[in-house]
Amino acid sequence: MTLKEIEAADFNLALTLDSGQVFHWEPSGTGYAGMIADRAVYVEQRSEHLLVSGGAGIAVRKYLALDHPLREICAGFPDDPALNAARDYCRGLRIIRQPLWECLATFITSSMKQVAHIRQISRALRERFGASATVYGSHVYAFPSAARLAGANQKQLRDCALGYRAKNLLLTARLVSSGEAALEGWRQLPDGELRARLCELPGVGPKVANCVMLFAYERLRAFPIDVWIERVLKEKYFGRKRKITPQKLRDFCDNYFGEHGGYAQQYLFHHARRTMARKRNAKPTRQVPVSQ
DNA sequence: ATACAGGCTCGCC
DNA sequence: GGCGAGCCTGTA
Repeated sequence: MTLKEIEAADFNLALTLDSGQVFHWEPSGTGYAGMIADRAVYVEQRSEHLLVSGGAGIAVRKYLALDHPLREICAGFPDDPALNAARDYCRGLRIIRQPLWECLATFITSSMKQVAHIRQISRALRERFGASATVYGSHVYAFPSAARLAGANQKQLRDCALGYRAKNLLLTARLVSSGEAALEGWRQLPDGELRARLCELPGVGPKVANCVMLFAYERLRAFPIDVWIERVLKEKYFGRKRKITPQKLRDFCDNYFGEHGGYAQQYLFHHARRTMARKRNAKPTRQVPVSQ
């Protein structure tokens, strides 16, 4: 398998693939192996370039949103201490373009779950229902189609550790595979209508809808509010003590962060997750024993 | 061990 | 039409 070089300025692959927007890329050698839709891909970073497995260059460039004018997007953020710190910390992080169904299904399974577990669920669904392929020495699996999951039963999904989410995923898979929920057709809807349609799907509320809008529909204004970002916003923009209603918070996010609010959200989110998580692990439990 | 996670839904008021 | 409890399961 030959690797081909493509240009990737203002980009950080590791940061992008491990910032909580996508959950299936596995470390492989000095890079990552995974799937872009039905194509098995290996990709690794060499400073301002990416090395990509045969023929996948164009697909990778689109998937990783290397065409986003990242410098301008970041320069357009509001000028405040929280965002300035996050922008500095997350240099090169891009909001990627995921396949619609895969992204929707994954975020339906994400509710009340930590990243590690979302990854496990994604892998279980892929291994059990997805087509497999080999790339650059790694075995990878495609995310199963809506039709494939619609044909499964609830127990099979529960066996993938979905719990109560199994029912929602199954119902939504049926709506999508029957065409009643025309995910591709919804691309042309304005933000508000798209969000309303998504929220009609079982297991999809405002948070999941905004994630799908941001990570799959390229709505860079969409601003998902989860417990992490809520913590950050209250602390950095409202002061811990002050009480604020969810609606006020929502209005603030939609107005303050502007047309690339989703990018701002992702930067604030990832910065907070990394720095707060580190505090929690300040006393490492897995010390490497010193051999005599 | 036992809270508690990157929410949604339904039932209750 | 707002509020709170319940839902499954792995991780910390």
